[in-house]
Amino acid sequence: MKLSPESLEAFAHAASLGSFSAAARQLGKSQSTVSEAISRLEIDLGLTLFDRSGKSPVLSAAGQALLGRVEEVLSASDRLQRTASALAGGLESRLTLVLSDAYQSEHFKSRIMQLAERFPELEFECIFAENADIISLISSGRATLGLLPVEGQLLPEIGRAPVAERAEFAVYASPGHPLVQQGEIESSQLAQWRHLGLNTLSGSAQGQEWQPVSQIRSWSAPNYLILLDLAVMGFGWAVLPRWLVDAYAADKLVELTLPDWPRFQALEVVWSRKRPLGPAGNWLRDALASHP
Amino acid sequence: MKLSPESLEAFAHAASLGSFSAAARQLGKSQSTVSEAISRLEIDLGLTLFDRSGKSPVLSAAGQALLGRVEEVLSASDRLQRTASALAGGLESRLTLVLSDAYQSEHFKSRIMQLAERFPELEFECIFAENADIISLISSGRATLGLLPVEGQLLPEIGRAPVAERAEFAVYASPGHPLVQQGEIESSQLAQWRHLGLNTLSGSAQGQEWQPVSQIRSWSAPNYLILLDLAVMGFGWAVLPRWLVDAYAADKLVELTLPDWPRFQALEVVWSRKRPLGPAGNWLRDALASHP
DNA sequence: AGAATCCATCGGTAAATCCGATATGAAGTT
DNA sequence: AACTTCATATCGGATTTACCGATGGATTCT
Repeated sequence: MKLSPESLEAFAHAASLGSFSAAARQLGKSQSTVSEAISRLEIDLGLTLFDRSGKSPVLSAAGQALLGRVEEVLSASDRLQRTASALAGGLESRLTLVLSDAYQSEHFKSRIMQLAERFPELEFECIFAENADIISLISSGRATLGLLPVEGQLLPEIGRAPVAERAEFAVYASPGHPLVQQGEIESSQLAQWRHLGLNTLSGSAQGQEWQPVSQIRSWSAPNYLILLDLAVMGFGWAVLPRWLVDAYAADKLVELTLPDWPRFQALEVVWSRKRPLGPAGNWLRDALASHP
Repeated sequence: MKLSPESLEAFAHAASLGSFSAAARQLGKSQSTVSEAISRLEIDLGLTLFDRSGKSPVLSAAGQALLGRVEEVLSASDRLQRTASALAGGLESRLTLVLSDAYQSEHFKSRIMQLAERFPELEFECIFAENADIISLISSGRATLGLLPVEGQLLPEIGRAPVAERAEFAVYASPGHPLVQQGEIESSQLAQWRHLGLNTLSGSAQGQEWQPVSQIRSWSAPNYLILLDLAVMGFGWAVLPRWLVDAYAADKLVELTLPDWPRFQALEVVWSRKRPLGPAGNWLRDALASHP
């Protein structure tokens, strides 16, 4: 059995206005149409929705109980239509942002909140990866937009735009690590201890070249959070984003004081030129690139 | 613009089956009907839902994004129809249970869970009151079913049935209270200290007559939880349900050792004979009265 | 009692829904 | 290449639904 949307709408309006004819006026239909729609609904549901003994109809107990359900149907149908017209207006059906853990800021968070406000019908997905993995997700089409530390050479199909903010990196080790005992350290001394660095699934990548290199066989992990855990466990030293250490290991890692550290790494937004950005992607790219 | 339920259903089935004709078979309609319904929906939404270049149609990006919304509409409409047929089948549209804090048990909780399972379409409301207030909520129709310690005389319109379990009450005071310092106490000694007792909005009530009486002007509150707070704050002694003290003030109140205490109070379910119980109310009444 | 509303019902019209038949197109087979 | 198979699109026509305007009965207010 099908419940016609006309009946549901007539019922909802009549219930909230307490009058069939008022509902008819509000809906721009004739009174008889509303009356018939409601009585058809009553027949379909097998229930009396209104007590019509008085001058104006009053919701019955069943009507009260069902009104909420009817409104759920109508609002779901409304959402469907809003989403459809957003899509028909050119909005992309989904925006996938791939992020590096290198960076996080209030500016970034507020941009995402603005995105949610501006494009309420957008399906938004956020995934995490580092370095070359970000690029490969973008060029494969799995992700629409990426945010990562600037890399040297990229494929020409990858569009890129600089981001105003920078990510701060420092060298950290656990409090128990031998490097922490010494006061001032030379960069060369790092080479004597195990380095904890990023790896990537995409073979080509060798991470950022500006990281200090260790002579000892280094350990690697696919993201900064695991790297941070390894450092906390004392397995070696690592170059980590400051915000991440402050947020998750403020008291469990010590920053090493080295010449030229901490460093500030420029960031950029990337996308694929093969798949043109939709309005939300365009907006987010520009918003991330703009000054705070 | 209205989206016909036929179109939505055709779209949902076609999307999940990957075929218009399979959807038509499943819906018991002709293939042309499904094809037309979907193309009408596409026109209404202003979008192409399927890529029809291959032999069998494939959801477009917009189609994927909208499928979820469409299913929300259909499932809301389904819920509406299920609720309607439950109501048409005689189920009351709402069941309001008024409870005394005197009692709580696993048996009771499991009954409520069974109620939720058996009557998934029932709107259930639980409110709290004590003694005479419970009776007045029942007889006014605000509540359907009440659960309270047995009272002596009740109006004849109130139906009542005994509950197998009993509620345990004991006399408590805060650790700093003078009564606690003494070891064994006579019931008569209580009279020298302030009593914390229940009051009710309904004038007629005088609470349970079996409570010890104080000669000092007693303080009162409308429910056991506030009474417990007053006792914790050291304002006097109170007769409280044991489960409540165990749950909320295990280490902040001391049980007084008195002759004839603790006591076990019989409970009963009450309802109004003027408003016959629906199937859920009947079931719950019998379930509460039955042995665990 | 009379005026003003309100709802139910009826006849008629336009539109939507549905079917069966037919045309057309894609994929796989011979 | 021709053929079979299994899709979808489209057309004409029957049925049902949505809608309107007119009418009549009931309730409330004056």
